Amino acid sequence: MDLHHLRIFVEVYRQKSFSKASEKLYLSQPTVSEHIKSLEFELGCSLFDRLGRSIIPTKEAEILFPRALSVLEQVERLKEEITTAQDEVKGQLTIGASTIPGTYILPLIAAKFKKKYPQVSFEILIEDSRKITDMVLNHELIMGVVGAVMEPEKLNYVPFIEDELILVATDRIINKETMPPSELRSIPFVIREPGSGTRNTMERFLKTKDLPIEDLNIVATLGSTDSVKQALKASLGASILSKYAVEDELKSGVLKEIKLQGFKMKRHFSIITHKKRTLPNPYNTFYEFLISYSPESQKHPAKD
Amino acid sequence: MDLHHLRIFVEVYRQKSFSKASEKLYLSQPTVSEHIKSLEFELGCSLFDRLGRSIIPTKEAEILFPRALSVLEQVERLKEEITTAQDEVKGQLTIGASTIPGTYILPLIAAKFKKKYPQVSFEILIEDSRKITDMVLNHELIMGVVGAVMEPEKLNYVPFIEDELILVATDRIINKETMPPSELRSIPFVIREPGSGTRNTMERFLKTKDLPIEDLNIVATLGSTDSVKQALKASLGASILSKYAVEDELKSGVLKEIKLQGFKMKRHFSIITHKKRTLPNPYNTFYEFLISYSPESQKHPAKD
DNA sequence: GCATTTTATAAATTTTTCTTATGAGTCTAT
DNA sequence: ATAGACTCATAAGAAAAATTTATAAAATGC
Repeated sequence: MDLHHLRIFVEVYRQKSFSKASEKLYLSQPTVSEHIKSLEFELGCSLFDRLGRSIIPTKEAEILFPRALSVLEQVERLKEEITTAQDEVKGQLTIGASTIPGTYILPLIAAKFKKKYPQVSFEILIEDSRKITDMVLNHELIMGVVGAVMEPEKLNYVPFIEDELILVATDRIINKETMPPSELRSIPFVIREPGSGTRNTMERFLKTKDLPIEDLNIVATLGSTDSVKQALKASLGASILSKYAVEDELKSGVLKEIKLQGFKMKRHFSIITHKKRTLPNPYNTFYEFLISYSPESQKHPAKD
Repeated sequence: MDLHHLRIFVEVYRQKSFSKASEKLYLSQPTVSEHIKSLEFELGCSLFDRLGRSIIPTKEAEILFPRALSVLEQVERLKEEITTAQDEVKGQLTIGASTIPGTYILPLIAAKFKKKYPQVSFEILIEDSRKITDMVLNHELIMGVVGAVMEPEKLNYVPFIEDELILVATDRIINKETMPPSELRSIPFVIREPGSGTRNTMERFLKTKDLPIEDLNIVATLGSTDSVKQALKASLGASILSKYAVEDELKSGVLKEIKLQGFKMKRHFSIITHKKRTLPNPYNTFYEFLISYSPESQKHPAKD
């Protein structure tokens, strides 16, 4: 039994005529006869008594009619629901992010997005870049924001906003406005654990200035940006951190930025998605929203 | 979109694999691919992300799955319901009957039938044979019991129980146990209206004895068996009536049967149905039940 | 009875479905 | 890294079905 059979049956029942039904359905009359016949065969009963010039539905047809209608309606509704679901922006969005974007950047953007689409709710999962990348690879996450490109073959990387790593410390550790990169060797350092995007980026940049991490005077390796900041405030040492992470501390003067002469450590965060996955519409919409914060559009930010 | 598509979709969703689904469905894998593709085209979205070795259902597939299941279940239920409806004996049975069977015979049989199938309810419509026959012809009635064969081309006639028309009167009208048919001319008669089965049958029988109705001494023509009986009891005249109609009066002695020498007016009632109509199951069951009261089975009546 | 209407049947055609064969991409294990 | 196994996609041919045209059969209405 197919929906086609039911559609034809319903029309014949309504018209009380094979030939009139065939016109309505833009089919020939024998086609209608044939389909009713096969329905009757499948159900093991006749559906219409052929009186010659007219037909009368049997008891079974009376039972079938409302049910057939209901099935057909349900299928129509189903199609509609899937179509509209494709345009809706609602439901839970789980975004994975490494520390800096997850702590200092995404919450603000998510709040703006939610103002525009109140039916969404956010979960921002903060893990280091490696973990977030793996989760997107394993489909445990649909979207992530990370600071390092790790799987360009399997994941889409779209540049997100730009970040800059800066040298910060209290006056007690470094009492200068500016210094040459080579002097970094003599300064006590508090740094993040390996695997952290900040640590990776920092290492990469320092290597370009011939400053392998082993040459530094590491006084502590800590597991979070916040703990590093606490250590800095306690004048345990200096560190190289995202400007976003120390925005408040620089404003209040607790920490100071020491400019490194001729040395900018800029990076950008990337939005990552699996190349093979289709984004559910809410994610897709949020994706577009995020891209409007990407480097190019920084100069002409989207108005909302 | 067809049920077939949904069936295939459901299996792919369950197996999370095109090839496993194809095995389950006894189809080749390309067929499954093709059907999913056409579903995706029709819905305007992809349903599975092909990762290479595995697939992941998209958001739309998550929405579609429970709905598709529900549609398929509904169709299965529908088939079952129609199948079981074909075996059920319940609902209202409307039987048309002429006066004698409708008044004196069917109520008893209907009561027995209802004892066996408590879910049925009866409506016995009493009209004269002509009217009942017409109603079956026009499909206003599905089944009738009448005393005259009027449309053997279009209706099925199945012999029902046998009746005998007998001459009855009070002692004051005829004070004999028996008489020759020829003496009927001298007796005052109360008779039924034309169109009545009793009247038709009576006329037909009398004609065989060369006694046209015009030769009788008609003192009254009445519209119902009961009114004729009342007239007889008031000794207005004699009448020829069904033995079933005067059963009680003969027993109590209010009326007496006068045997007509060498003259039996036997007839049988017939169950009529339209040749082109399929009987709904309750009618069909009742039909069989009635036939067990037909002349042949009279000697070996069904036990119940 | 004859013209008209309606469904059934038959044969041919078109469309759809399905299969086999093959290719391309992915994962696993060596 | 690469071979082998696995999975889905594509293409072409075969099979099945749906559909049409033409025609027959049955019934109604005049």
